[in-house]
Amino acid sequence: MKRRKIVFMGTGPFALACLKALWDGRDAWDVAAVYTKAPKKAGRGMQVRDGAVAEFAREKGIPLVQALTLRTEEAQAAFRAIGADAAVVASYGLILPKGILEAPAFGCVNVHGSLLPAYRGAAPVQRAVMNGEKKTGVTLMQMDEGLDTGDMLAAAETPISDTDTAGDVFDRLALLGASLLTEKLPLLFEGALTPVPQPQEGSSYAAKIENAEQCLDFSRPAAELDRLVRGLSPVPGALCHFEKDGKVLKIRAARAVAEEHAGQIGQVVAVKPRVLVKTGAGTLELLTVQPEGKGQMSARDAVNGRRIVPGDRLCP
RNA sequence: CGCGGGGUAGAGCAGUUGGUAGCUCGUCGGGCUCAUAACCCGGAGGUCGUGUGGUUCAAGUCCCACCCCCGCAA
Repeated sequence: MKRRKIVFMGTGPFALACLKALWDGRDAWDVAAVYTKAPKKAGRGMQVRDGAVAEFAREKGIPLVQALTLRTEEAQAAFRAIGADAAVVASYGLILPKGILEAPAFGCVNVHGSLLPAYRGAAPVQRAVMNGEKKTGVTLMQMDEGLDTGDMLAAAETPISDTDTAGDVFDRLALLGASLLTEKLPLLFEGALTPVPQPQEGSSYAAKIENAEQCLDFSRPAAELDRLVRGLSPVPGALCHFEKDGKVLKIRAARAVAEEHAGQIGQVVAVKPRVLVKTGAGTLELLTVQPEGKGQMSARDAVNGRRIVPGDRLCP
């Protein structure tokens, strides 16, 4: 059988796992090029910094394309010139226009971090954890012009435990997605995969995380806040503010405890032996926090340094 | 040259107008207790980021240079 040419398109850490898997399986196919989103000036000091995918491609000597958009005719011509048999797309961050989608004989295959048709969109893993889903997974999908609406080629599941963070689930999905990809790709090339249209029923949309969603509203039940903290971990992280000085306190890890304490909502009702905050229903135990301008520390350390004092009120 | 916070004991912090380096926790030893993550007593542990830098009788503290960490914004 002819050796197939694959173009990989991806940007985030989820993408890196897939790219690595493709690279490790390069005996079976040719990784002809890597597309990743062009880096912008960002971060402290506004430096231009390459992403992990770009770094990997450079290290392995794979031709690298860092485009800002694929809408232009030149970009699409350049893509066609590679003569790829298929494109593999994972958290790329750019919209693929029709001219790209239709260029490869086997189309563009997306690795998506949810069990479609649920959680289409930008933040499927975080949303699943925030909503308290018991399981999620990855879906291999034949891309079309819609937002994660293409026909499904394969899927794999993983359970979500009630202590999993989005990061934990993410790591698992990356591995799952990578192995699903390398397992099913040969079948795709043989024409042995049957595309299944996504059912209408059960579809949902996982919008990207808005800034305001990072704020913990302590009038909500502790269990919900627990899920929010886990869903936002490790990035961007949940946060609240000290009422006394307005300083930010990031809550990196916390858990709901089924106790009720006297006090006001959002108030630190105890710091010893555990750091407890009263919520609308139940109590939230702070485990790991990060005061403004400081690194992560245990809630215990924050108390020792008097960064958290009993009676402090926390607000969104 | 985007804005800002910070590097002091194993950890988290304080250190006022320069004058013998402190607090909470941990740790080690002892005590109290049926018991304890509780309480009491005692001990160990610090070249105060780097510069055989500058000012000074005297620098953690003031000045200069450099290194590193972090928050925001993107």
